[in-house]
Amino acid sequence: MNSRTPGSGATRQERKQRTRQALLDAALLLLEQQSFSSLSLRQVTRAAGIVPTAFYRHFEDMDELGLVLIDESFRTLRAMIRAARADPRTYEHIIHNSVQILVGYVHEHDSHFRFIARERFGGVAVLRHAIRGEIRLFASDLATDLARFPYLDRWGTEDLQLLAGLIVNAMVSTAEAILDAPPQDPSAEAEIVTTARRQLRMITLGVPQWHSSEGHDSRSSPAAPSRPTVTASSADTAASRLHDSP
Amino acid sequence: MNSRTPGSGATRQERKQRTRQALLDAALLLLEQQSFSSLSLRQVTRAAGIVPTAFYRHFEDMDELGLVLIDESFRTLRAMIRAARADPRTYEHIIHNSVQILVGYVHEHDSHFRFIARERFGGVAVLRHAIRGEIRLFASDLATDLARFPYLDRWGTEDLQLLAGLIVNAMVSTAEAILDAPPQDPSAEAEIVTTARRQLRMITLGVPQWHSSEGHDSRSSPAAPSRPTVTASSADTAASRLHDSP
DNA sequence: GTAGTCTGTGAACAGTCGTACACTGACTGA
DNA sequence: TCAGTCAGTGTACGACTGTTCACAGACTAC
Repeated sequence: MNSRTPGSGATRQERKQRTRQALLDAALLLLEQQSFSSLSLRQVTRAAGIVPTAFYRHFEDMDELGLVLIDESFRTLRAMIRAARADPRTYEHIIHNSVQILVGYVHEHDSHFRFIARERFGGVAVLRHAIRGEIRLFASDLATDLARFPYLDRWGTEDLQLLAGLIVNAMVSTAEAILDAPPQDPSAEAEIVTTARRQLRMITLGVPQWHSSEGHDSRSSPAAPSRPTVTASSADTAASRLHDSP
Repeated sequence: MNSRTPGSGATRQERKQRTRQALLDAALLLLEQQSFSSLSLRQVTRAAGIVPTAFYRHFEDMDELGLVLIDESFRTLRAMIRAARADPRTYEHIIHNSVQILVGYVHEHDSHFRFIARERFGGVAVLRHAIRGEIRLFASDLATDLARFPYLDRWGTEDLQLLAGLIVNAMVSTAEAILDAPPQDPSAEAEIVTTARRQLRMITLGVPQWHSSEGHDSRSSPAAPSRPTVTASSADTAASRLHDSP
């Protein structure tokens, strides 16, 4: 059937796939310097080394290319999460390691992160919604992960989502800060990293204090203090579990 | 000297100022649907009802107009902060009220917030940097505000900046979430607001546990647990001060 | 009153844009 | 081998872009 010619140029499908990837790569490269809405079809094809009209052999729209880029970028993010999850030193140094992994990925896949950060609230609605959906999915995954922690395993789904959202927020802000830091200034980045770790620590410090039942209506109970009923020792222990100190 | 004609068309300066503002308003309106980098000078002048070339009578660049828009937008934000600060019910219901004020301002000055959110990581570098600077200034202001709280008044500047950064992050995320929520779905927004309040509560719950000295190098002390030395009761009291329960 | 200032006009320019269309020529499958 | 597929080419089109220049005409200052 397919007389796959292993010679010079490879099969037709492979070559098509190669130019398609060239278009994606060229777009991603250009998007480091500008936003998607100002990126023209002609710019992309020019950078990819093909004629403008050939673009339509691969994508119907620039929008379609954008969606593929989002998918590609989030595949990177998912790989990052998998790496963090696979870390054998979970529970210990978890904050330190997570931030470490984040920073590594942001550097390695700079353009993917930059693209997502830029288009998260960019002008193109379809990209915005796609990204929003992915991040939501992301927080959900983290929430299920969090459920495996002692102490947290007794939390409700809603509260775990809450905490996950908080953590994802901090992580996203950190990634964005790193992307915007002066490129060759290690001290600036170090400060961002330190801040991120401390902020995450600060968040986790609140965890043992949190009780789902009292948080559901924050403006109610004008008389009842409804303080956490957790004891000091248990709170302390639970807090230290999420901390860096082994 | 100036024979200010109070009649029909007002003075020349006033009329110039009026078309200038028309340009700004037109741009802001257009920016609800697209990003700044894709906004053309001709679009703005068309919407403002003047000829393209007249644009240069008011701004040298589109970039200059963008910077003015940022200034205008942050003036709104500063007014919001002043409103929150002026609230006599500080300390009590502070989280609830702050979120309330935020939501009100986001709705009232929708386009300002939308513009800033969109351009915070947009394609135009000069706008990005301007916004980043303003937000930093913002967190600093909040940090000084926080210093007036009991318990927090003994914190160092650095730690206050840290906490302020967390809060600003949460607020920014909340504003962005509101902007992206389905316009006429009150339940979606209510959920965002509730989430924001809970997240802020979660953050403040960590506050009493925080000790500056132990947080400065999160990967150190591999042996010493270095737990918070604060007693359970004091932590509890300090936490409740920042909470909604009066 | 008059000369001068200055906001807004209108035509024109060189570019860039997305896309339609007819085409080439190498690879494909029988 | 040979007809067919199809990635990539080249030309052409109307629309839109930022910016120039000379000009009009209402307001200003003396």
